[in-house]
Amino acid sequence: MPQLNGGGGDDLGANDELISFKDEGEQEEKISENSSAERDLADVKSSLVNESETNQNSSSDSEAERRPPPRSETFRDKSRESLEEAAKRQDGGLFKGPPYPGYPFIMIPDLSSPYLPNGSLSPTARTYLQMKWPLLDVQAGSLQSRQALKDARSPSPAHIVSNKVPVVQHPHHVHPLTPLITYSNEHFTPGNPPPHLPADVDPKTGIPRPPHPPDISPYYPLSPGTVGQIPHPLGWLVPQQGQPVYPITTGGFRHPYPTALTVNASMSRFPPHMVPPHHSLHTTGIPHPAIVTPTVKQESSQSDVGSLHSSKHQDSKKEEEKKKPHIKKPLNAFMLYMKEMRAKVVAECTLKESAAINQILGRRWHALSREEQAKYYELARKERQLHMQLYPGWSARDNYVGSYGKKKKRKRDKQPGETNEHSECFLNPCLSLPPITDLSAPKKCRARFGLDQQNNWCGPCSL
DNA sequence: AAGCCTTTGAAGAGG
DNA sequence: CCTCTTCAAAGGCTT
Repeated sequence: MPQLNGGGGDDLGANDELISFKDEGEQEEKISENSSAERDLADVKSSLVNESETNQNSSSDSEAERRPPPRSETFRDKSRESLEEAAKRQDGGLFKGPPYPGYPFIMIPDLSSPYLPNGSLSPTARTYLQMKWPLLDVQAGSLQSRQALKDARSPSPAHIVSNKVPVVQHPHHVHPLTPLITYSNEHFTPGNPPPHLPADVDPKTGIPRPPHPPDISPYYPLSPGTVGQIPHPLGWLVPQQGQPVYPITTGGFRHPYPTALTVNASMSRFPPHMVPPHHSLHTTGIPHPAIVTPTVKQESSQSDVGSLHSSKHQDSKKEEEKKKPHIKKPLNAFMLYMKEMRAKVVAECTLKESAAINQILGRRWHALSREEQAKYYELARKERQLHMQLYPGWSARDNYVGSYGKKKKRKRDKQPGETNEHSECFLNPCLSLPPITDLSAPKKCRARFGLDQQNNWCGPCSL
């Protein structure tokens, strides 16, 4: 079943997703920032109209509320729209191109990043976010001065691309891109940059870049010996100005991929010949981070009911569980995107709750151009391939409830017209309503909307 | 403390 | 084949 060879018929997980973008990709190679911003504005306006209509028509239609913005649907719902229709939309005024169109297909991650090198929003993205999150507005003058600062820091036109320079402080002082590299930089010594870094220079951007990364998972915790030998798929994007491109600890890596387990050859689903290399090491000697030790916590919570059980029995059970590592699913494209962008969103907004952050990320995901999404689909595809190679016998069902001792309550079944708690408020993302200062709204609701700098929260919560 | 929330995508299960 | 469900990450919130 596993197609270890990427070959021609490669399963680019979401080919359909890419196909849906077919007609809008090569439309305009060069579009001025102004026109882009105008388009963003039009996009947001269109979104506003649609949302207001949605609210009017069916505030109880949870499914409708769950739908992405209309433009996103234009991209995604290819089953309902023919390509000709899509083309028609392009010609017509209704079609709204991607917020960040015209990017060459060179898999530049984060090219669409609305963030300037100093962490502020680019004008284009500002237009977008300004509408989505009015409270995030920044004075235009401030913007200009920031822009000037940015230009000053970026003497060459390459600064356009160097938008990727991650200045936004990661909450954990980790490079914003390091979420993709699930390692810790705690003990990393930036004194020895990876030797490959200056090896290749992108003729287009002038940014030094290593060759396209091999099928190495960005989630591999690299041992000291391997640091610098394995380029991160996104590593070449990261500026080399003294910053560690590979903030990798000498030992393990940070959560959520704790130290790899010793794989027991007696694992039921892993015949000896299929058992991953020692200590779950990849052929590169890298333990795969997808392996997670089952927590004793869960174990104890399950067995505490039967206090009559002997501690010996519990211990043996624990041992048994320990021997069976939890191999996590490879991350899909969106998960990879979330990992990369979460820190930026968190830094930009005052939101902290992941549910809200994820909503923003979901919208941004839809706003990505097909090239940008393709980058993540490609990464995800490589992740899956590598995962398959490392764990040939692994199946997603191994992680299903009951297979891992993890007990998850089944999701609440929603009634057809049922909406989530405060979903009306939640899903009306500060688009058309002015910020309000009503602190009487439910705590949960407020939390999800977050507070702006004036401690205002927005959202038409009716409760 | 465990589970929920929220997103998208992949994959399994079942009809 | 289609639909539904679960799980990946994340972290504040709820029970």
